[in-house]
Amino acid sequence: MTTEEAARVRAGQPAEREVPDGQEYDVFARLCPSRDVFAELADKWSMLILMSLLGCGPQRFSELQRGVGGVSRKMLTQSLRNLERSGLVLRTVFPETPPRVVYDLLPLGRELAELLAPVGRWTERHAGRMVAAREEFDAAHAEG
Amino acid sequence: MTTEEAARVRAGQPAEREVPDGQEYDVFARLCPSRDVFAELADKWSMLILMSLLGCGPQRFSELQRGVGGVSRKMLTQSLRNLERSGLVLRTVFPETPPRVVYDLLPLGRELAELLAPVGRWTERHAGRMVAAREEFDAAHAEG
DNA sequence: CTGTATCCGAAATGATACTG
DNA sequence: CAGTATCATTTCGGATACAG
Repeated sequence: MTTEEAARVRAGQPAEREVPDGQEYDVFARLCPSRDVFAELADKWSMLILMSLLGCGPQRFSELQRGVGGVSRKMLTQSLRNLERSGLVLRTVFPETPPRVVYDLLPLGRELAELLAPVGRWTERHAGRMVAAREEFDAAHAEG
Repeated sequence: MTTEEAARVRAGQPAEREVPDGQEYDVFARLCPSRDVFAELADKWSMLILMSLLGCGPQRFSELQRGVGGVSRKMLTQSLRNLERSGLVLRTVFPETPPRVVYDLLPLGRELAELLAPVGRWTERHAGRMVAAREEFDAAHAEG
């Protein structure tokens, strides 16, 4: 496959992704519904929220805000609403005073979070190298 | 861990993430360098580009533009520059006329792409359910 | 073909004040 | 506590024209 595709690339032919028969969704297709979903999930705050819920368990609104450093109430609310709307996160309101609202992963969200967590850990492990690469790149492109 | 953390949450204590000793980077920390890196990668176009390069092999600029549906030249250029700058993607210019520029994954980028690919496939598999969940949510919140 | 430069409207985001 | 509403600002991103 890789070799075959590479050959196709070399030949100047379009690099078509083979879509398994019967698979209706393709994140690479601009008009595919899965693209909308993907665009929502491929977001800094959404990903951090899902990862935080996976790593720390159910959390209140304010706990999430402390856990996800730098997120504003507005963005936290917005992102949580999207995740709730798409069926990834459960929002539970305890009718106390003051009110307590707890967010938790639904099975669907947990599945996704378990795929995202490695991405976060990978980023932490290799951030040093990437920052260094940036500095090299910037230095090399400073004079020219 | 999950249980322990959950207990802490219930007790109203801060849901602190345990950071392994010696790990200097934390994507949840607003000021951590890894957060900048993560924010760059947790992006629709960056993720799709990496996934396309992994799935289809080395590709020219125009091939990538066709492969990643809906991306404009501007965003494609910008995202590729970022990925190149961070050491994830290699840009090779063949001095022909017209010029040919081929992008490929560097080892670092390939590692990441291999973590992202499952996220893309997961999204495609579950997009239907998420779209349905959205419709339910919207319907339930329409009347008020 | 592979970009760069510029403009401009749209969308994202932060800050702030207010509410149940 | 957990939001909502509003405004100001920034950033995103598409369109277009141009260039090597």
